[in-house]
Formats: sequence, structure tokens, C-alpha cells
Amino acid sequence: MAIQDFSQSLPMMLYRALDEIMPKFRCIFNEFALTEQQWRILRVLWEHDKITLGRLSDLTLIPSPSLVGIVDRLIKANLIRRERSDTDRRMIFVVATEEGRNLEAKVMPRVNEIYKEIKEPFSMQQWGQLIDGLDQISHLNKKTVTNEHEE
Amino acid sequence: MAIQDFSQSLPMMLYRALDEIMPKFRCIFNEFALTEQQWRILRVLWEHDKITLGRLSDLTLIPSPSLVGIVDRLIKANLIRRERSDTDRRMIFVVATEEGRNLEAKVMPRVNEIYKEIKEPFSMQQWGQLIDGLDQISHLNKKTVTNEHEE
DNA sequence: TATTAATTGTTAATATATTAACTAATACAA
DNA sequence: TTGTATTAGTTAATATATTAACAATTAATA
Repeated sequence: MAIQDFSQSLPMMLYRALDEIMPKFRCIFNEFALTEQQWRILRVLWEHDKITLGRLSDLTLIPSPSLVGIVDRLIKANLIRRERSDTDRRMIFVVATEEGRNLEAKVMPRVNEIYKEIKEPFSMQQWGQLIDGLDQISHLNKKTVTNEHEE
Repeated sequence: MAIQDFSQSLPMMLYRALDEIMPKFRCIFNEFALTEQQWRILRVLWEHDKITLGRLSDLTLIPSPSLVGIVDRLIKANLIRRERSDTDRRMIFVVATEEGRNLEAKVMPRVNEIYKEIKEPFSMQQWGQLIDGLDQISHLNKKTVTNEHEE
């Protein structure tokens, strides 16, 4: 049980991994005048064509107070719009505009290249172990989950 | 090669892992009126009793423009101080005050508890694979490194 | 040695994170 | 039905991240 080296602590390892890979993605986002968070929201809207702010917050991991402003800016950019629910007037749905939907075909191929580039040096087994480990971390306070990762 | 699910993408897995574990730590930091970034700086200063801002930025992963303000606030809290280098007047050293050094004994035990709690459900092999995977990610554009992780 | 280039920090502008408090709408129970 | 609790979203205050531009200093070179 050696003295815990800060740079080898799990949080710093996670942050360092993100620091390594995210600039590659942000580079692409910037070409389309998107921030990383704006990208996340669009990315989710391409999979769910109507979603409440609460669920959007869960799926993007963007805290709801931040979401307010980010959504405002995406609306100003004409990429999404708000829609208040009729059945429960507390809820607000977010929907991608046509312009927002059109971005998918332009951005996703570029992003997928990066995914591939990152994954390439890993063996399939290594990658699976990494993903499983991360998944276990993010379910620490929940039940133990058996995670199948499809390729 | 299934359709890439956003929530299973590496970036989101990393963010989710951090979202799971960091609140546990921040809880402790708050008790000592520290932010996470302030904590990181102190943590590094406990391992290096004198360090330049540039190197501090590298070790804490805090971008230098952010570092300026964070260091200011730590100085105001009387936990660290600045010291301009005599040999190269561009460089600025940061040093922990006695009050700053004294925090280590109070905070570290609490933090180590959390580390232990996080690590506990993992087998030693699982943990090693996770750390190795993360290390490989954060060295993608560098040489391939063989990483020994001491326990 | 005078110029140019590189390094170290800083400032500025904008976007996002964190925490707490707050509003409006709905659910619920006495 | 009234009072209370809960839920969904927002606002506010402060701290940090991102990107670009900038100042001061030192290094490199013609």
C-alpha cells in the first residue's frame, strides 16, 4: 500500500483522460460554432426527438441551472426550441429545429472518426475492461450491474 | 459495430464516473471551505514545497488563466503565497503557508477514506486494468508507456 | 549587440459549474 | 377543499473553463 500519489489518483486519471481526448472533439465542435455542452444537447436530441429539460439534464450530465442558459443560446442559434407541456405545465420539452437536425449528418462522421482513432490502439478486450471499469465506478452507489458492451 | 450510443461513448463514461465520485470529495472540501481546484493546488504543494505556476498548472490540470484567480483566493485565505523567482523574473513560485501545510493532516485522512471506499468493490486485477486503460488514454499522442501501478 | 523568437504569466470576454434560494404547478393528505 | 409536500424549472452569486490577445522577460541568432 504505497503512499498515494496524487497524479495517480482516480479523479486525476479521469480528468487527464478527458484532457487528452476532449480537445480533439472541441476542435470539430468549434468548426460548427458549437460548444461542447451545446453539442451534447444536440446529440441527445438526435436520439430523442422530444425530451423534458429534466431528462435532458440527466442524459447530458449538464446541471439544470447551466442548462437554462445553454438552451437559451441554442434557441438563439435557431438549432432547438422550447415547448411547454400541455398536460403538466411545469414541464418543458426541448425539440431540435430542422437546422438542428441537419447538423447531425455534418458533424457525426467527423466525431466518429475521432472515436475510432481513440479506440484503435486498444485490443477489444482492453477496451471492454476499461468500459466495464468506468461503468462500475458510475454505479458505485447503485446495484451491481453486469454490463454488456456491444461492438 | 452497433450504432454508437451517446451515453456509452467514452467521454460520457468518463464524465459519469467523475459525476459519481467527485461529490463525495467535494463534500469534504466544503467542510474546510475549499473548492475542488483549491484542494488540488494544496494537494500538489504538499508534495512539492515550491513550484512554478506553469508546473502547477500541469500537475493540477488547471488551465493557467484559471490558476490566476484560484491562487489569488488561496492567498487571500492565507493558505499559500507567491514568490517571484530571482534567477528568471518571468517565473513565479507558489508555496504553502504554515496554515496551508497544516491542512494536510486534517483533510487527507478523510479523503483517503473515500479513495478506499471507491476502490473497495474492485478486485486488484480489475482496478489495475481500469488504471492502465485510463493511462493509455491519457498518453494517446505520446509513446506507448508500460505502466506499473503500485499498491 | 540589435532583432527576433520563445517562454511565463496575465487580462479580457464569454460560457459553464456549483450551491442555495425561489417560483409555479401539481400531487396528496387531513 | 384547504393546507402541505413534491416536482420542474429558474434565478442569483460565486468560481472555474475556454479561447484569444497581450506584457514582460529571457533565449537565440544574424
